[in-house]
Amino acid sequence: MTDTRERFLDAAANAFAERGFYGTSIAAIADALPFTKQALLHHFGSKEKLYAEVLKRISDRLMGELDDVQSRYDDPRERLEETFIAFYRTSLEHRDDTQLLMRELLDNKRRAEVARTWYLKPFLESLADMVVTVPETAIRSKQAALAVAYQFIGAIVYFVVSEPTLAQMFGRAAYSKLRVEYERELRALIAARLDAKNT
Amino acid sequence: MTDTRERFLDAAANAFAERGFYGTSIAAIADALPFTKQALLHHFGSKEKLYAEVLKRISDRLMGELDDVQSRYDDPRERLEETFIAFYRTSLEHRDDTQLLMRELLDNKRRAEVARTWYLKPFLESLADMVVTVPETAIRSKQAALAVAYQFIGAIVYFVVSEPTLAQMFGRAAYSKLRVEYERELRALIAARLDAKNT
DNA sequence: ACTATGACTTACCAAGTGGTAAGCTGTCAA
DNA sequence: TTGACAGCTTACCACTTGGTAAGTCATAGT
Repeated sequence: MTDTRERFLDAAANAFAERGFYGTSIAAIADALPFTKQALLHHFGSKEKLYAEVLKRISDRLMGELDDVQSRYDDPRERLEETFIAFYRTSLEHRDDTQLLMRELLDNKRRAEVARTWYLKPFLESLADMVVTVPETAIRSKQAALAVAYQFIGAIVYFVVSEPTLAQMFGRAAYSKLRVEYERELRALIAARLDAKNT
Repeated sequence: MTDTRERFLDAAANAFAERGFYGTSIAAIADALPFTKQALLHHFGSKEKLYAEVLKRISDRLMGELDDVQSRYDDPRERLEETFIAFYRTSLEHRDDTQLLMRELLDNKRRAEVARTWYLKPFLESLADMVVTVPETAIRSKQAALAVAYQFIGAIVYFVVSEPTLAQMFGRAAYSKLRVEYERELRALIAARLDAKNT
Protein backbone atom coordinates (compact mmCIF):
# COMPACT_ATOMS: atom_id res chain seq x y z
CA MET A 1 0.00 0.00 0.00
CA THR A 2 1.14 3.48 -0.81
CA ASP A 3 -0.97 4.55 2.13
CA THR A 4 1.70 3.60 4.64
CA ARG A 5 4.24 5.69 2.80
CA GLU A 6 1.91 8.65 2.95
CA ARG A 7 1.39 8.18 6.64
CA PHE A 8 5.13 8.06 7.17
CA LEU A 9 5.52 11.27 5.22
CA ASP A 10 2.87 12.97 7.35
CA ALA A 11 4.42 11.84 10.59
CA ALA A 12 7.88 12.78 9.38
CA ALA A 13 6.81 16.26 8.26
CA ASN A 14 5.30 16.84 11.65
CA ALA A 15 8.30 15.61 13.57
CA PHE A 16 10.88 17.42 11.43
CA ALA A 17 8.92 20.65 11.73
CA GLU A 18 8.73 20.45 15.49
CA ARG A 19 12.18 19.21 16.33
CA GLY A 20 14.29 19.70 13.23
CA PHE A 21 16.23 17.14 11.24
CA TYR A 22 18.76 16.39 13.94
CA GLY A 23 16.29 16.52 16.78
CA THR A 24 14.18 13.84 15.14
CA SER A 25 15.13 10.17 15.16
CA ILE A 26 13.59 7.82 12.64
CA ALA A 27 12.60 5.62 15.55
CA ALA A 28 10.56 8.49 16.96
CA ILE A 29 8.79 8.96 13.64
CA ALA A 30 7.97 5.27 13.42
CA ASP A 31 6.75 5.25 17.00
CA ALA A 32 4.04 7.71 16.03
CA LEU A 33 2.66 4.96 13.78
CA PRO A 34 2.12 1.24 14.40
CA PHE A 35 5.33 0.37 12.55
CA THR A 36 8.95 -0.17 13.35
CA LYS A 37 11.70 2.09 12.15
CA GLN A 38 12.81 -0.63 9.77
CA ALA A 39 9.49 -0.34 7.99
CA LEU A 40 10.40 3.30 7.47
CA LEU A 41 13.84 2.41 6.20
CA HIS A 42 12.27 -0.16 3.92
CA HIS A 43 10.16 2.52 2.25
CA PHE A 44 12.63 5.38 2.11
CA GLY A 45 16.09 3.88 2.30
CA SER A 46 17.55 6.44 4.67
CA LYS A 47 16.65 9.35 6.89
CA GLU A 48 18.07 11.82 4.38
CA LYS A 49 15.95 10.44 1.57
CA LEU A 50 12.84 10.57 3.71
CA TYR A 51 13.61 14.17 4.54
CA ALA A 52 14.11 15.02 0.89
CA GLU A 53 10.72 13.55 0.03
CA VAL A 54 9.05 15.51 2.78
CA LEU A 55 10.57 18.72 1.47
CA LYS A 56 9.60 17.97 -2.08
CA ARG A 57 6.01 17.29 -1.14
CA ILE A 58 5.78 20.60 0.65
CA SER A 59 7.30 22.67 -2.11
CA ASP A 60 5.13 20.97 -4.72
CA ARG A 61 1.99 21.80 -2.83
CA LEU A 62 3.06 25.36 -2.16
CA MET A 63 4.10 26.09 -5.73
CA GLY A 64 0.92 24.53 -7.05
CA GLU A 65 -1.29 26.66 -4.87
CA LEU A 66 0.56 29.85 -5.73
CA ASP A 67 0.46 29.11 -9.46
CA ASP A 68 -3.28 28.66 -9.14
CA VAL A 69 -3.72 32.04 -7.51
CA GLN A 70 -1.53 33.86 -9.98
CA SER A 71 -3.52 32.47 -12.89
CA ARG A 72 -6.79 33.65 -11.41
CA TYR A 73 -6.06 37.37 -11.61
CA ASP A 74 -5.40 39.56 -14.61
CA ASP A 75 -4.72 42.93 -13.08
CA PRO A 76 -1.00 42.95 -12.13
CA ARG A 77 -1.50 44.73 -8.88
CA GLU A 78 -4.38 42.59 -7.75
CA ARG A 79 -2.50 39.48 -8.73
CA LEU A 80 0.51 40.55 -6.69
CA GLU A 81 -1.50 41.39 -3.61
CA GLU A 82 -3.58 38.24 -3.76
CA THR A 83 -0.52 36.10 -4.23
CA PHE A 84 0.97 37.44 -1.02
CA ILE A 85 -2.29 37.04 0.84
CA ALA A 86 -2.63 33.50 -0.44
CA PHE A 87 0.92 32.83 0.63
CA TYR A 88 0.09 34.16 4.06
CA ARG A 89 -3.04 32.05 4.37
CA THR A 90 -1.51 28.82 3.22
CA SER A 91 1.54 29.42 5.39
CA LEU A 92 -0.73 29.85 8.39
CA GLU A 93 -2.85 26.88 7.49
CA HIS A 94 0.19 24.65 7.08
CA ARG A 95 2.25 26.08 9.87
CA ASP A 96 4.23 22.89 10.24
CA ASP A 97 5.37 23.15 6.66
CA THR A 98 6.26 26.80 7.05
CA GLN A 99 8.29 25.98 10.09
CA LEU A 100 10.08 23.16 8.33
CA LEU A 101 10.98 25.40 5.39
CA MET A 102 12.28 27.95 7.86
CA ARG A 103 14.49 25.32 9.45
CA GLU A 104 15.68 24.31 6.05
CA LEU A 105 16.61 27.92 5.33
CA LEU A 106 18.70 28.00 8.48
CA ASP A 107 20.44 24.77 7.63
CA ASN A 108 20.92 25.83 4.07
CA LYS A 109 24.52 26.90 4.36
CA ARG A 110 25.60 23.36 5.03
CA ARG A 111 22.96 21.61 3.04
CA ALA A 112 23.05 23.87 0.00
CA GLU A 113 26.27 22.53 -1.44
CA VAL A 114 24.76 19.08 -1.52
CA ALA A 115 21.12 19.51 -2.45
CA ARG A 116 20.76 22.52 -4.69
CA THR A 117 16.99 22.70 -4.69
CA TRP A 118 16.07 26.34 -5.12
CA TYR A 119 12.37 25.69 -5.20
CA LEU A 120 11.82 29.24 -4.01
CA LYS A 121 13.86 30.88 -6.73
CA PRO A 122 11.27 30.85 -9.52
CA PHE A 123 8.68 32.02 -7.03
CA LEU A 124 10.85 34.91 -5.90
CA GLU A 125 11.66 35.99 -9.42
CA SER A 126 8.06 35.88 -10.52
CA LEU A 127 7.21 38.07 -7.54
CA ALA A 128 9.93 40.58 -8.42
CA ASP A 129 8.67 40.68 -12.00
CA MET A 130 5.15 41.29 -10.78
CA VAL A 131 6.29 44.15 -8.56
CA VAL A 132 8.01 45.88 -11.44
CA THR A 133 4.97 45.56 -13.70
CA VAL A 134 2.56 47.09 -11.21
CA PRO A 135 1.84 50.50 -12.80
CA GLU A 136 1.15 52.40 -9.58
CA THR A 137 4.54 51.73 -8.07
CA ALA A 138 7.72 53.73 -8.48
CA ILE A 139 9.80 50.60 -8.03
CA ARG A 140 11.57 49.93 -11.29
CA SER A 141 14.85 48.13 -10.71
CA LYS A 142 14.71 44.38 -10.41
CA GLN A 143 17.02 44.56 -7.45
CA ALA A 144 14.67 46.83 -5.54
CA ALA A 145 11.63 44.80 -6.52
CA LEU A 146 13.30 41.68 -5.19
CA ALA A 147 14.08 43.43 -1.92
CA VAL A 148 10.49 44.59 -1.55
CA ALA A 149 9.09 41.15 -2.30
CA TYR A 150 11.46 39.63 0.19
CA GLN A 151 10.32 42.07 2.84
CA PHE A 152 6.74 40.96 2.43
CA ILE A 153 7.70 37.32 2.55
CA GLY A 154 9.71 37.93 5.67
CA ALA A 155 6.83 39.77 7.31
CA ILE A 156 4.61 36.80 6.49
CA VAL A 157 6.80 33.85 7.34
CA TYR A 158 8.25 35.28 10.52
CA PHE A 159 4.82 35.98 11.92
CA VAL A 160 3.49 32.55 11.06
CA VAL A 161 6.44 30.88 12.65
CA SER A 162 6.08 32.98 15.78
CA GLU A 163 2.68 31.61 16.65
CA PRO A 164 3.65 29.51 19.66
CA THR A 165 5.81 32.27 21.08
CA LEU A 166 3.28 35.05 20.57
CA ALA A 167 0.44 32.93 21.89
CA GLN A 168 2.37 32.20 25.07
CA MET A 169 3.68 35.73 25.34
CA PHE A 170 0.38 37.56 25.08
CA GLY A 171 -2.10 34.76 25.72
CA ARG A 172 -4.20 32.74 23.30
CA ALA A 173 -7.03 35.25 23.11
CA ALA A 174 -4.83 38.23 22.36
CA TYR A 175 -2.97 36.20 19.78
CA SER A 176 -6.19 35.31 17.98
CA LYS A 177 -7.06 38.97 17.67
CA LEU A 178 -3.55 39.76 16.52
CA ARG A 179 -3.79 37.09 13.87
CA VAL A 180 -6.96 38.57 12.45
CA GLU A 181 -5.42 42.01 12.49
CA TYR A 182 -2.31 40.76 10.79
CA GLU A 183 -3.88 40.03 7.44
CA ARG A 184 -5.41 43.48 7.32
CA GLU A 185 -2.08 45.01 8.26
CA LEU A 186 -0.37 42.95 5.62
CA ARG A 187 -2.67 44.36 2.97
CA ALA A 188 -2.06 47.85 4.34
CA LEU A 189 1.69 47.32 4.27
CA ILE A 190 1.73 46.09 0.70
CA ALA A 191 -0.57 48.86 -0.51
CA ALA A 192 1.42 51.52 1.30
CA ARG A 193 4.71 50.37 -0.15
CA LEU A 194 3.43 50.00 -3.70
CA ASP A 195 1.83 53.44 -3.63
CA ALA A 196 4.82 55.22 -2.12
CA LYS A 197 6.02 58.07 -4.33
CA ASN A 198 9.73 58.13 -3.57
CA THR A 199 12.06 55.21 -4.05
CA MET B 1 40.66 32.05 33.96
CA THR B 2 37.34 33.44 32.87
CA ASP B 3 38.85 33.67 29.41
CA THR B 4 38.32 29.98 28.73
CA ARG B 5 34.67 30.32 29.63
CA GLU B 6 34.33 33.16 27.18
CA ARG B 7 36.00 31.15 24.45
CA PHE B 8 33.63 28.27 25.12
CA LEU B 9 30.68 30.63 24.86
CA ASP B 10 31.94 31.96 21.54
CA ALA B 11 32.49 28.52 20.12
CA ALA B 12 29.15 27.33 21.40
CA ALA B 13 27.25 30.30 19.96
CA ASN B 14 28.83 29.62 16.62
CA ALA B 15 28.08 25.93 16.66
CA PHE B 16 24.51 26.27 17.94
CA ALA B 17 23.79 28.91 15.31
CA GLU B 18 25.06 26.76 12.49
CA ARG B 19 23.71 23.38 13.48
CA GLY B 20 21.09 24.00 16.13
CA PHE B 21 20.93 22.70 19.67
CA TYR B 22 20.39 19.07 18.71
CA GLY B 23 22.77 19.14 15.79
CA THR B 24 25.58 20.27 18.05
CA SER B 25 27.40 17.94 20.42
CA ILE B 26 29.35 19.32 23.32
CA ALA B 27 32.30 17.29 22.10
CA ALA B 28 32.16 19.17 18.79
CA ILE B 29 32.20 22.49 20.61
CA ALA B 30 35.18 21.46 22.70
CA ASP B 31 37.00 20.17 19.63
CA ALA B 32 36.97 23.69 18.21
CA LEU B 33 39.17 24.65 21.17
CA PRO B 34 42.19 22.93 22.70
CA PHE B 35 40.07 21.45 25.48
CA THR B 36 38.13 18.31 26.15
CA LYS B 37 34.39 18.23 26.50
CA GLN B 38 34.81 17.60 30.22
CA ALA B 39 36.44 20.99 30.52
CA LEU B 40 33.24 22.38 29.06
CA LEU B 41 31.11 20.41 31.47
CA HIS B 42 33.31 21.59 34.30
CA HIS B 43 32.54 25.21 33.45
CA PHE B 44 28.88 24.97 32.56
CA GLY B 45 27.52 21.84 34.21
CA SER B 46 25.43 20.69 31.30
CA LYS B 47 24.69 21.33 27.66
CA GLU B 48 21.38 22.99 28.54
CA LYS B 49 23.03 25.41 30.93
CA LEU B 50 25.66 26.29 28.38
CA TYR B 51 22.95 26.95 25.85
CA ALA B 52 21.06 29.15 28.28
CA GLU B 53 24.16 31.23 28.91
CA VAL B 54 24.75 31.64 25.22
CA LEU B 55 21.20 32.87 24.74
CA LYS B 56 21.43 35.24 27.66
CA ARG B 57 24.63 36.78 26.39
CA ILE B 58 23.05 37.42 23.02
CA SER B 59 19.88 38.97 24.35
CA ASP B 60 21.83 41.14 26.76
CA ARG B 61 23.96 42.54 23.98
CA LEU B 62 21.00 43.08 21.71
CA MET B 63 18.85 44.78 24.30
CA GLY B 64 21.75 46.95 25.39
CA GLU B 65 22.42 48.17 21.88
CA LEU B 66 18.78 48.89 21.20
CA ASP B 67 18.35 50.78 24.47
CA ASP B 68 21.33 52.88 23.48
CA VAL B 69 19.80 53.82 20.16
CA GLN B 70 16.42 54.60 21.61
CA SER B 71 17.93 56.97 24.13
CA ARG B 72 19.81 58.87 21.43
CA TYR B 73 16.74 60.22 19.65
CA ASP B 74 14.02 62.53 20.89
CA ASP B 75 11.69 62.74 17.93
CA PRO B 76 9.37 59.70 18.17
CA ARG B 77 9.37 58.97 14.50
CA GLU B 78 13.11 59.25 14.10
CA ARG B 79 13.63 57.12 17.15
CA LEU B 80 11.39 54.42 15.76
CA GLU B 81 13.04 54.37 12.36
CA GLU B 82 16.54 54.40 13.73
CA THR B 83 15.74 51.61 16.15
CA PHE B 84 14.67 49.38 13.30
CA ILE B 85 17.68 50.31 11.22
CA ALA B 86 19.95 49.65 14.18
CA PHE B 87 18.22 46.34 14.68
CA TYR B 88 18.83 45.52 11.04
CA ARG B 89 22.47 46.47 11.19
CA THR B 90 23.28 44.62 14.36
CA SER B 91 21.35 41.59 13.13
CA LEU B 92 23.42 41.58 9.98
CA GLU B 93 26.65 42.14 11.82
CA HIS B 94 25.93 39.30 14.25
CA ARG B 95 24.27 36.97 11.80
CA ASP B 96 25.16 33.94 13.90
CA ASP B 97 23.22 35.37 16.80
CA THR B 98 20.27 36.24 14.63
CA GLN B 99 20.23 32.74 13.30
CA LEU B 100 20.41 31.27 16.77
CA LEU B 101 17.50 33.39 17.97
CA MET B 102 15.55 32.27 14.93
CA ARG B 103 16.21 28.64 15.81
CA GLU B 104 15.16 29.34 19.34
CA LEU B 105 11.91 30.79 18.05
CA LEU B 106 11.24 27.60 16.13
CA ASP B 107 11.98 25.43 19.13
CA ASN B 108 9.99 27.65 21.39
CA LYS B 109 6.85 25.59 21.50
CA ARG B 110 8.63 22.82 23.32
CA ARG B 111 11.10 24.95 25.17
CA ALA B 112 8.70 27.67 26.22
CA GLU B 113 7.01 25.71 28.95
CA VAL B 114 10.35 25.16 30.60
CA ALA B 115 12.32 28.34 30.14
CA ARG B 116 9.97 31.29 30.03
CA THR B 117 12.44 33.89 28.95
CA TRP B 118 10.54 36.45 26.90
CA TYR B 119 13.52 38.69 26.40
CA LEU B 120 11.87 40.01 23.26
CA LYS B 121 8.62 40.99 24.93
CA PRO B 122 9.69 44.33 26.41
CA PHE B 123 11.37 45.18 23.13
CA LEU B 124 8.22 44.39 21.16
CA GLU B 125 6.00 46.39 23.45
CA SER B 126 8.27 49.40 23.42
CA LEU B 127 8.19 49.25 19.62
CA ALA B 128 4.40 49.09 19.57
CA ASP B 129 4.24 52.07 21.94
CA MET B 130 6.60 53.99 19.71
CA VAL B 131 4.48 53.27 16.65
CA VAL B 132 1.37 54.59 18.34
CA THR B 133 3.07 57.79 19.46
CA VAL B 134 4.38 58.70 16.02
CA PRO B 135 2.17 61.68 15.10
CA GLU B 136 2.22 61.16 11.32
CA THR B 137 0.72 57.72 11.44
CA ALA B 138 -2.93 56.73 11.45
CA ILE B 139 -2.15 53.61 13.47
CA ARG B 140 -3.79 54.00 16.82
CA SER B 141 -4.70 50.62 18.29
CA LYS B 142 -2.00 48.81 20.18
CA GLN B 143 -2.92 45.61 18.41
CA ALA B 144 -2.32 47.16 14.99
CA ALA B 145 0.88 48.80 16.13
CA LEU B 146 2.18 45.49 17.34
CA ALA B 147 1.34 43.88 14.02
CA VAL B 148 3.14 46.61 12.12
CA ALA B 149 6.21 46.39 14.30
CA TYR B 150 6.25 42.66 13.88
CA GLN B 151 6.11 43.01 10.14
CA PHE B 152 9.21 45.15 10.15
CA ILE B 153 11.03 42.75 12.41
CA GLY B 154 10.06 39.86 10.18
CA ALA B 155 11.26 41.71 7.09
CA ILE B 156 14.56 42.30 8.84
CA VAL B 157 15.26 38.98 10.46
CA TYR B 158 14.14 36.82 7.58
CA PHE B 159 16.40 38.64 5.18
CA VAL B 160 19.41 38.44 7.46
CA VAL B 161 18.91 34.76 8.00
CA SER B 162 18.57 34.15 4.27
CA GLU B 163 22.07 35.32 3.49
CA PRO B 164 23.61 31.95 2.64
CA THR B 165 20.65 30.95 0.52
CA LEU B 166 20.39 34.22 -1.36
CA ALA B 167 24.12 34.37 -1.91
CA GLN B 168 24.13 30.92 -3.43
CA MET B 169 20.93 31.52 -5.33
CA PHE B 170 21.92 34.72 -7.07
CA GLY B 171 25.68 34.72 -6.60
CA ARG B 172 27.84 36.59 -4.11
CA ALA B 173 28.06 39.76 -6.17
CA ALA B 174 24.34 40.12 -6.73
CA TYR B 175 23.74 39.41 -3.08
CA SER B 176 26.09 42.20 -2.02
CA LYS B 177 24.15 44.66 -4.13
CA LEU B 178 20.89 43.34 -2.76
CA ARG B 179 22.14 43.79 0.75
CA VAL B 180 22.97 47.43 0.15
CA GLU B 181 19.60 47.98 -1.46
CA TYR B 182 17.85 46.29 1.41
CA GLU B 183 18.53 48.94 4.00
CA ARG B 184 17.23 51.66 1.68
CA GLU B 185 14.15 49.58 0.95
CA LEU B 186 13.65 49.00 4.63
CA ARG B 187 13.59 52.73 5.25
CA ALA B 188 11.19 53.15 2.35
CA LEU B 189 8.94 50.42 3.72
CA ILE B 190 8.79 51.91 7.19
CA ALA B 191 8.20 55.42 5.91
CA ALA B 192 5.51 54.27 3.50
CA ARG B 193 3.62 52.37 6.16
CA LEU B 194 3.82 55.11 8.76
CA ASP B 195 2.64 57.74 6.31
CA ALA B 196 -0.24 55.69 4.93
CA LYS B 197 -3.55 57.52 5.32
CA ASN B 198 -5.98 54.61 5.68
CA THR B 199 -5.79 51.98 8.38
C1' DA C 1 53.75 22.94 55.55
C1' DC C 2 48.83 22.02 54.90
C1' DT C 3 44.83 22.41 52.83
C1' DA C 4 41.48 23.93 49.64
C1' DT C 5 40.06 25.02 45.41
C1' DG C 6 39.78 25.88 40.47
C1' DA C 7 40.97 24.16 36.04
C1' DC C 8 41.51 20.75 33.84
C1' DT C 9 42.44 15.39 32.37
C1' DT C 10 41.56 10.17 31.43
C1' DA C 11 38.48 6.43 32.07
C1' DC C 12 34.13 4.91 31.78
C1' DC C 13 29.00 4.20 30.97
C1' DA C 14 24.07 3.63 29.76
C1' DA C 15 21.13 5.11 26.32
C1' DG C 16 20.24 6.28 21.82
C1' DT C 17 21.68 6.85 16.87
C1' DG C 18 21.22 5.40 11.70
C1' DG C 19 21.79 1.43 9.27
C1' DT C 20 22.65 -3.80 7.73
C1' DA C 21 21.31 -8.67 7.51
C1' DA C 22 18.27 -11.99 7.42
C1' DG C 23 13.97 -13.85 7.78
C1' DC C 24 8.71 -14.29 7.71
C1' DT C 25 4.22 -13.75 5.34
C1' DG C 26 0.82 -12.76 1.87
C1' DT C 27 -0.18 -11.73 -3.00
C1' DC C 28 0.13 -12.41 -7.65
C1' DA C 29 2.01 -13.71 -12.23
C1' DA C 30 3.99 -17.71 -15.06
C1' DT D 1 3.29 -25.15 -7.85
C1' DT D 2 6.69 -22.36 -8.02
C1' DG D 3 9.12 -18.16 -7.77
C1' DA D 4 9.51 -13.37 -7.19
C1' DC D 5 8.68 -9.63 -4.74
C1' DA D 6 6.45 -6.08 -1.65
C1' DG D 7 5.84 -5.14 3.03
C1' DC D 8 7.01 -5.86 6.94
C1' DT D 9 9.62 -7.98 11.50
C1' DT D 10 13.43 -9.31 14.96
C1' DA D 11 18.28 -9.35 15.77
C1' DC D 12 22.20 -7.07 15.72
C1' DC D 13 26.04 -3.53 15.24
C1' DA D 14 29.39 0.23 15.38
C1' DC D 15 29.31 4.74 16.74
C1' DT D 16 27.94 8.92 19.12
C1' DT D 17 25.51 11.08 22.72
C1' DG D 18 25.39 13.70 27.45
C1' DG D 19 27.02 12.86 31.78
C1' DT D 20 29.58 10.74 36.17
C1' DA D 21 33.70 9.49 38.81
C1' DA D 22 37.98 10.04 40.06
C1' DG D 23 42.14 11.71 39.53
C1' DT D 24 46.36 15.35 38.42
C1' DC D 25 48.36 19.68 38.96
C1' DA D 26 49.15 24.50 39.82
C1' DT D 27 47.99 28.41 42.65
C1' DA D 28 46.81 30.66 46.80
C1' DG D 29 45.27 31.37 51.55
C1' DT D 30 46.34 30.03 56.41
